[in-house]
Amino acid sequence: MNTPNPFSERLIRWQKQYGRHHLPWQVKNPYCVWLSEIMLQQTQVATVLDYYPRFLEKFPTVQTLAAAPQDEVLSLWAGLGYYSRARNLHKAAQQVVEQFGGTFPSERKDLETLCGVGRSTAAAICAFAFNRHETILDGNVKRVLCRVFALDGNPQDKKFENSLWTLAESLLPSENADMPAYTQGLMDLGATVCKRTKPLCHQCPMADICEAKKQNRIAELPRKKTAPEVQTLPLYWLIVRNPDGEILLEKRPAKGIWGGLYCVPCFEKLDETYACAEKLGIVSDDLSEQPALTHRLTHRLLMITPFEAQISSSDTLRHSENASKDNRFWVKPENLADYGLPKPLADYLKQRQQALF
DNA sequence: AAAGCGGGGTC
DNA sequence: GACCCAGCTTT
Repeated sequence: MNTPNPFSERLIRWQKQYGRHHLPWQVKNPYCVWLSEIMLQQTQVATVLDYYPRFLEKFPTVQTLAAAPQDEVLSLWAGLGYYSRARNLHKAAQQVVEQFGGTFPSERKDLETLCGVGRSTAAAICAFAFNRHETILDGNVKRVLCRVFALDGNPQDKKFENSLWTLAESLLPSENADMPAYTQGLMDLGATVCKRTKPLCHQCPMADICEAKKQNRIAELPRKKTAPEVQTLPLYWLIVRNPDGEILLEKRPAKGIWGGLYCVPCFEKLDETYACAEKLGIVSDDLSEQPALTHRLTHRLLMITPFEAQISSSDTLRHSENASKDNRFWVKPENLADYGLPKPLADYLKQRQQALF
């Protein structure tokens, strides 16, 4: 193809014929586009398909989301990970209502002032909802560009990243009306054809202009990131029941692992765990240590040891006062679903349901 | 520039 | 087990 921009011409044509057209967030409503883009940050499409409809049903507009309590937002986000996304989403909804009169702005720079919206997400909203001339640059796009143009820079290098932005901008189609299909095409090509492993080059619209293919370097591009060292972090859970069969929960601090979610009392050190139990009237002999479980995050390997205990009825009142002083409270097992719990805790409680409740 | 932040899929 | 995914924020 001898057009000035064979890349965008091919991509748009390919997307219209072979791309994805029935994803639930392929709509013009900027609220829907924004919500999907936030959910899709570092999260695969198949996972988001589970969460997106539930979320949209509960919060159909930016106004309903802005007016909701944070706990309800986090509860619908539980299990999706990267919980700062949910906190930022909630804040951003309030920003849209308070600073933009409840209407999403269409300028990329305005969108970037919203919490949790960086350049790529802002560009995606611009392109899909407003046909604006802005480029995304996510993992899919980086992979496609590194291969088609045989770029072997270090993906973690800021200067290389900047050059990818510039290249991506230079490839945009000239017609604004083409922006949605073009942007979707970037994502679709990376997700379904130019895959990380075993790319389907025989189906690729770029096959005959792809430099990596020409140089037989598909497998080595893009360059791998250096893996972060994963440290092991011991954690101890105190799973305490009172005579009513309720379980003790607390809200986690806003920052850090599982920020803003609800959890059983959780400690990094054993003596802190015993000290907390003691305040609740539980001596160490009455703590039932359970087999440890591991849970892997990107940067940590959690080794979690659950301790289960029962509070005697004679002491319940006094120890409940102690609990509420520490911002802890009792929850009936059937109401646990109302709280955003870390995935491993939700899994553990489900598995121990019969023994505990 | 580097670190922090989950959970799941794939091979 | 290694690597990555429709990245952003904080330090």
